[in-house]
Amino acid sequence: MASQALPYRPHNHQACVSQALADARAICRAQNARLTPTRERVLELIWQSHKPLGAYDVLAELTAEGQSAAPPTVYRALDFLQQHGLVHRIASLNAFIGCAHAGENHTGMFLICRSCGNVLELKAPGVSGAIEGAAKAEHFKAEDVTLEIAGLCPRCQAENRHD
Amino acid sequence: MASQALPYRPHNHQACVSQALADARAICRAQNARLTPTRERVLELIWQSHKPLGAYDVLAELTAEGQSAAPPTVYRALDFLQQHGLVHRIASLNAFIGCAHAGENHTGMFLICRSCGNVLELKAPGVSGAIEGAAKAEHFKAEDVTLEIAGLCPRCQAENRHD
DNA sequence: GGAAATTTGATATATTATAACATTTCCGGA
DNA sequence: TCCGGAAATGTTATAATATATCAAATTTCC
Repeated sequence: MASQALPYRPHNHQACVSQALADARAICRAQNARLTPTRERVLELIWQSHKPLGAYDVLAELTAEGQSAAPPTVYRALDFLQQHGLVHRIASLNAFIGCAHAGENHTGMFLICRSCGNVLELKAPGVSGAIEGAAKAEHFKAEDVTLEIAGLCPRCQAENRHD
Repeated sequence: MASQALPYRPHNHQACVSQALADARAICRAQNARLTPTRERVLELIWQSHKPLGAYDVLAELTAEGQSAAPPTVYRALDFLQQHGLVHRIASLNAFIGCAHAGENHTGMFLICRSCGNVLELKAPGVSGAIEGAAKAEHFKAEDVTLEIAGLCPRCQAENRHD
């Protein structure tokens, strides 16, 4: 049997978080970017699960922790994290998720389960190639690709099967 | 030279609109759906150009015409049109555009020019196939694909070249 | 140590979308 | 034809997402 992707099975999620934070620190150091406490905390909150988090969810967590925070606080941190390839925005959900391939040059492809809400980010070079080819055929210069697939993850398919 | 796609060159746009409306009437008749005056008018407004239109832009046009309209008026009409495959929502822009392949079973792929704002909808079966393959490899049941490419259309590339 | 650049704080407001409930219109069957 | 239910529309209010603006603090670097 093929191994299931991380979001779809129990795993030591704290390890995901630690890895993401370590990667973020390394990437910011390499890029001479300042991963300030708020930015780092927002990244950590985003990584609390494999489900995308809304900006106002992040805001609520920050204020619950006693930080004085307003919407711009969160959006600024998210902008920074996006610009450095540490989080992605899921346009179809108006929400944000930690980048699973930070530092690697890639076009994100997101599999979004409409039942459990988990999101898997794939690299899928074949898909990227096909997209670039199609754009090129129209003489279109592609700069940014939004590719989001909504559906059912393996786990939720299995559960629904014996309802 | 390859012929340019419609949105990128001058054309008799009224023909686009007429065709879209005629198609819509036929499709609704076939599906026993009611293309009411407001719904038809919203579709026509959406088709005024090949640039996506925001819901509140549509609303403004309706009120300018003297129609008593509120946000739900527009969103309901747009929901109806989406459900019958007559318009698409562009998630990355929070805006709506007329479907260029109404009635045909397809996964939309949108080329969005960040300079002129025009959008070209492609069918790109190769891309769809690659996406389905990638999803299948993860045992993911794909139901809805959002594929939006931002970049520069042929015309805007040419214009910017001799700035 | 101090000027410039970056980051943060704080308030206000813009933009996009939906909830809830009353009213009207449409359409098929008695 | 008219009536009853379904579908569509009107209306008001509000939720959810995102940005503008300007002041204050912090960091960087010479």
